[in-house]
Amino acid sequence: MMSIRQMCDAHGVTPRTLRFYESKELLAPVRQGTRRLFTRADRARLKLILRGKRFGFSLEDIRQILDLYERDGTNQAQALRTYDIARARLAQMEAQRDELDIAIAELKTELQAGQPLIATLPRAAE
Amino acid sequence: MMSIRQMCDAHGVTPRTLRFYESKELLAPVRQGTRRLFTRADRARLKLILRGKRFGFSLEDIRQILDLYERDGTNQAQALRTYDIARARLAQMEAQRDELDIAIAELKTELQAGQPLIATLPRAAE
DNA sequence: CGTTACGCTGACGTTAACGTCAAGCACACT
DNA sequence: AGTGTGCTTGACGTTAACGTCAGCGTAACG
Repeated sequence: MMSIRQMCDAHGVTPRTLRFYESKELLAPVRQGTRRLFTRADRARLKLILRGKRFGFSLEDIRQILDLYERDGTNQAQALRTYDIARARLAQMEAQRDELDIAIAELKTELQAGQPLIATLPRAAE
Repeated sequence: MMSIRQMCDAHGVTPRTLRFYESKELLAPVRQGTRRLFTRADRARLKLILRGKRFGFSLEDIRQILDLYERDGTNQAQALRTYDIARARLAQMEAQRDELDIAIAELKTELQAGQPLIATLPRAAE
């Protein structure tokens, strides 16, 4: 059982973030009086949420996916839908990376073209 | 020379978007009286802007990059500054790509883990 | 028993990138 | 002259994901 402060330190987020996630029904910590207590189940959920964010999912997407997993893992239609959402997202990410690679190459070319000129200029102490 | 309407149709954006970009100094169409006229230079800039957006850059990022490409190299101090900005930008882009690669790898792993289960389920007509 | 520390709940503020009116020119027909 | 169409400039609205602040409760410490 963790306090909100411990939970924040453990995952690099702010209290506001955890309360916000709770208000969005992404988390549901238990209460000791008025205070929140986070269980290891909450920690697992938060890790999933943060990983989802790294994937570029919106919190709403993440909520739906978490709900789908919890409502019951045996619902086939839901499992399929979750799978498709993830596949679509993966395709998006790969397309984005490919474009980014192109942009990087272009910018590198640009920099190399300018490099000889730059090399003739004095530079401030490094 | 294109009207705003033609420009929008040609690039799949709304008039509001073009006016917004102008207000942010990303575009600078000429005026015929009060009306905007977009030249092929404007079209080139808009294409760069839209590509930048696909890369995930903010409009502010894009503005800086565009400025950097357009500024003539007569001012040495500015050329150096521009060069450094570009190098920093490149580093940013490479870092972003690396993160994206990691996220992609993780998501792929996740999908492959779920794949056997999914494979047993019937799928709607494709 | 007073103070410090931590936590709680509103509620308003913030940024990005536009959307959505409102009100008003300015030509082009008819 | 009247009608329509396209364009103009404000100015306020919207969504996501929190930040920030005020005001209050409570638990432990000295």
